[in-house]
Amino acid sequence: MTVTRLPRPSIRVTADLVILTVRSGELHVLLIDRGNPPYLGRPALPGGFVRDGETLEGAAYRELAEETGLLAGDITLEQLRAYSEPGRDPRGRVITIAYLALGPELPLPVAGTDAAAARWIPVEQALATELAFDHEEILRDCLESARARLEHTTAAATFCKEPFTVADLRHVYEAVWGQRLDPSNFRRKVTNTAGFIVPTGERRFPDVGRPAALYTRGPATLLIPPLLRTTTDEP
Amino acid sequence: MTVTRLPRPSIRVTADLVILTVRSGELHVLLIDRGNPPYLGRPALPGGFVRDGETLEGAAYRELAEETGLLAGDITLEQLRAYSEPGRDPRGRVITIAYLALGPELPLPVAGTDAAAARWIPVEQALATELAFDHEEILRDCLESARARLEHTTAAATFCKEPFTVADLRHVYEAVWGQRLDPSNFRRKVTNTAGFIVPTGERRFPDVGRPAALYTRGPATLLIPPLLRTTTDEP
DNA sequence: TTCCTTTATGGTCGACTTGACCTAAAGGAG
DNA sequence: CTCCTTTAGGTCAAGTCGACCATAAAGGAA
Repeated sequence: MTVTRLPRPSIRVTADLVILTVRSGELHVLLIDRGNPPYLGRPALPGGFVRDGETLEGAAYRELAEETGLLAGDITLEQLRAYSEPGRDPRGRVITIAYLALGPELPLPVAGTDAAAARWIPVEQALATELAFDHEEILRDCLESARARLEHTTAAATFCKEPFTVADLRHVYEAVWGQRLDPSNFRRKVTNTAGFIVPTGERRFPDVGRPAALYTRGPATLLIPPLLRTTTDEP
Repeated sequence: MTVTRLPRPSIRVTADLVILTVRSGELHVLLIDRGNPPYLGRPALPGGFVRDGETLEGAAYRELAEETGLLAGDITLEQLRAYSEPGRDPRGRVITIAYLALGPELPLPVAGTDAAAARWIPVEQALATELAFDHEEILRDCLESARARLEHTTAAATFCKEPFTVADLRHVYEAVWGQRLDPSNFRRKVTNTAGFIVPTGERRFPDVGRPAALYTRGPATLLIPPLLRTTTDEP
């Protein structure tokens, strides 16, 4: 029988991470300053090469732990898509698979081994910066994916540290979508969606204003019906 | 200055295609019979290795042309996700990026160079078959993605050969979702969505029944508001 | 204490959408 | 002409959504 010969491997594979969080009402992304050429010193998304015997998810979680100290249980990653333009990495043929992570206010990251510095940057500011590689395109795609995800899934609750109030959840939507939402209508929608949030019975007493009921994440993952943005931007 | 050394490439990359079409009211997928080990003779999704200097999209379109003779202008591919389980290919470390294509009734494919046979299989039958590699998982994921895509985009129209009737379009939804839709309500929804379909002014005279107005695809790509399935399946 | 400010919670109302169902129109077959 | 089939379009009640108003519950100021 003819033995099929595989082509020799010529493509290197990386996993890059877009880690988003809401800090003081504004959406932030985790960026590092590159500690090696190319793009030395330029801000970039965290990420790294996939090792032998490791899944893409495994590599993404490993990078996440190296950069932020977060473990798989603390946060969930979701694959976005692959980027494969032949010229995207000046060192040679490298394709990358981008992962999206949404998390509550995370600890200030410490600089890792191959990152000169890691810090939270408001996404607007990050998009105005010259990022390494094609990371600006990846970030834009991830942002649009995150915005769409809030419409159809309960992912917004993963931005909130438990327990949280309805207003906390609303602030997430407002930060990610960049638009104000009516508190009353938002509450009606969220509380009428079975399994989105479950009340704890406790209340939180803020410095000012009426105390708010506290909730935890419910079992639902899909929003049926969806919570739609009212933007009518047609590309 | 320290020169960063890249790791030696160890991972091979393929692009696999899930090409869906509607034939006589039923959703079909294009499968080949493998002409080489492993899984010799087993049905599989078309696909192949990504070449140097080629994007993933380029490889996917090249495979599409080899298997079906379709060119980039005839049909659009969309990236689904990457599959990277280390044991998914017995020949070694191979990750694949799956692409989804939706097309109108396509010509019967001819067997290509490395495919013993290529043919359209009803998806239900394909899922009941033992497919090569992890192609059953890929097919299931693509099906769910296609179903969701019909809700939020105008992709269903790409299943229809132009010009088409509203009933043609409805049959696509019924085949992909596997459920009957009310013709009257479907028409109201579709014609009220600006840019989904545009009338040609012509009519089609079937063997039986009232003639139907003919349409072509409109400029819209997103369905706002979406055309939702009424299934309430909670995972 | 009595306001006043602030935020949470809840209700109302009209516009719109949706699903179920009905009626008419337009062809061909007998 | 009368059936039969399919398209085209209308009706109606139930539900949803956005805009807006009203009240509740806290702390602080007068």
